[in-house]
Amino acid sequence: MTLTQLKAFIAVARLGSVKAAAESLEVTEPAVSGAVAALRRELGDPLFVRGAGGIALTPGGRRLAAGAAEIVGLAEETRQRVREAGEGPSYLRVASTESGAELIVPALLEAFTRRQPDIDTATIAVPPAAFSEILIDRRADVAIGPAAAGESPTDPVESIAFLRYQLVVVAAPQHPLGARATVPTARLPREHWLLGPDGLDSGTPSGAFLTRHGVEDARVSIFPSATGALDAVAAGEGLSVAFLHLVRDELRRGMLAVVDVPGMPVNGMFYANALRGERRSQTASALCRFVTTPAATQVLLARSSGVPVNHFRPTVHVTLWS
Amino acid sequence: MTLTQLKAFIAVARLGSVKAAAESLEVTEPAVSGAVAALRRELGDPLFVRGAGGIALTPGGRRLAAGAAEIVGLAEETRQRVREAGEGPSYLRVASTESGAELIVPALLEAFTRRQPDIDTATIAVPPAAFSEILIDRRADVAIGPAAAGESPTDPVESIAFLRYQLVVVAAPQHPLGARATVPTARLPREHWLLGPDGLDSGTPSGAFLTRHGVEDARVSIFPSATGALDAVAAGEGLSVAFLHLVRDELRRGMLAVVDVPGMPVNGMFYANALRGERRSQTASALCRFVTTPAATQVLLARSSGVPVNHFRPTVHVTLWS
DNA sequence: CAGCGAGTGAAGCGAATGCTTAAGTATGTG
DNA sequence: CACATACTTAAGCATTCGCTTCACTCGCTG
Repeated sequence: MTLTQLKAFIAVARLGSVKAAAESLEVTEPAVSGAVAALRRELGDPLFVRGAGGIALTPGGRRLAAGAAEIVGLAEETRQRVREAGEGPSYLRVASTESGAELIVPALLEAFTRRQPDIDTATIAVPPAAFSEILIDRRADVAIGPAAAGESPTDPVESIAFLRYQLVVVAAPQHPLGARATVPTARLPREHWLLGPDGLDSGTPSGAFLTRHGVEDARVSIFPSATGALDAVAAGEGLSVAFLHLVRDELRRGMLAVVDVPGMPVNGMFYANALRGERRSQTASALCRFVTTPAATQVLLARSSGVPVNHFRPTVHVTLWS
Repeated sequence: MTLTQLKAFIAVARLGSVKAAAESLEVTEPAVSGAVAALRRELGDPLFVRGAGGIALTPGGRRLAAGAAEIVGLAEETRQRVREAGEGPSYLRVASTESGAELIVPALLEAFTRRQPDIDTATIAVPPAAFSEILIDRRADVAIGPAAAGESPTDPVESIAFLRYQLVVVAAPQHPLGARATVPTARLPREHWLLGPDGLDSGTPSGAFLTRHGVEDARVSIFPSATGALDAVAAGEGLSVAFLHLVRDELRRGMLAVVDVPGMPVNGMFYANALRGERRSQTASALCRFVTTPAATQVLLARSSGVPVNHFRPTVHVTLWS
């Protein structure tokens, strides 16, 4: 499987014929045909069959077309980006959990880039279990969320604590549990839980809490964003788990109420995870220094609001491979 | 630039030495050294320099490491997925806008997969301008949002209308504009707008509205989700643009109010875009048939709620290359 | 300074890749 | 059926890839 072979296949899938693909690539038809034949051999799939009015991709062919377009595009983009390194602004990639990327990272990076305007940023969302891997592979410079470093000082990853949080169970005030004095933990698995995309990941604070109490998948609804889940909680549809400082506003306005559960609130820490010493990039070091400053803490304790258009970078969700 | 070269570079970046990389790849050191040298030549960047305690990546090297890990992982995953095609459930990739992926697609796919449990789905977010390209490249089977097909019947893409929407400007009831009889359009560019990630993309209904009225970037705050933006609007921080049927609940509960603007509400249509005829996949056809059924309409008109854990697939944000 | 570990360079080789031209083999159309 | 079109196969060739072994250059350490 070579990039040239993939390019040939993309052209065929796109243009619907070997002839047209050969023309667009400025080679002869056998060159294209051969490249596709090699892929067919390697993958053990016919990839496409000739039919009336062009070709029809097999299921395998469709998957390959999607993957190939991605791979070739990424290769091209990477080439470009490496060539452009050095010129222009430096680059900082921040990994976080789904909820971190939604609730914490935008405000943090907004404040950071306001002080360091020559830094370009990107956010990627991954499960916390992948923090170490993604840092070691240099797919991100810093990972914001639970600690990823082990005890040993030889661990290539270092975790810097920068924000204490309190985790609480919330419900609408009119919810049956919203008013009760104390809710026995045995009752939790029977409730309906409304969570953001990573709500059940046991690496996240909320996921750890829910698995600890034996809440099953069937009792959970997943929303496209943590904010959306809290909206539904406010509408009385169920319970959720939230960071206390991020729902202060809703509590004050009476849209949400804290449910009193034994053992709650759970105290925890957010960490900035990065490689150690030499291996840490300049921009990563700058962010690691920034997160512990009072300015950063202040921004993070305030409810995260919108960021200016030019500072906004969409979150990229990264697939992980073993 | 070959996949083998990238693998060699990844190993070096990851393990911190050529020797260790060579061992882990089970080849000799010169093999690794040569592969890296080839990349260095091609990209014109030293990629890494030897320093105390291992190597230090250059900025270019860091970008390459990130891209390479992505590329190699994707290649591996694609190989796997093609081989597995045919076995297991068939696969449906739905593209949509950022806001479509948040507000419409989850409910739609939830209802769809409930009827067709043997279909596995994925959602990807792209600007509407890329719908055609992404369908033609087979990176998605169906694109939900504005129409992507041109007039000509030879256009490979076909657009199927399935839901009428009304676009309205919303504010908090206590907002200065929340109560006013009619707001002159000349005033709109001076307001503060709170939008979701794709709020300013002129291909989306809301973006088109805002550019038409000359709202500038500086007056816009971007939130990580459309829901988050509406929450901030409800808190009185500014105005937003919303689909009427999706904010019915908030209007009824008095958390939002429709701002009366000349020319509003704007009527529009959601479309399911897919390739024509032979080139459309089985699963795409099934979804295209489903969207126009009353069952689908009913689901879409209701406020989108959470989906069961096993039906949830995180949105993938796709980068586009020319 | 000898010696060691780590990395690079050079020479060489087999096996691919990637391309060509030329000669098939389907698959339809008049 | 003749014929054109689209695609595949086969044969051949230059190039590159990917690897090895051997020799060399660093930088460090005792």
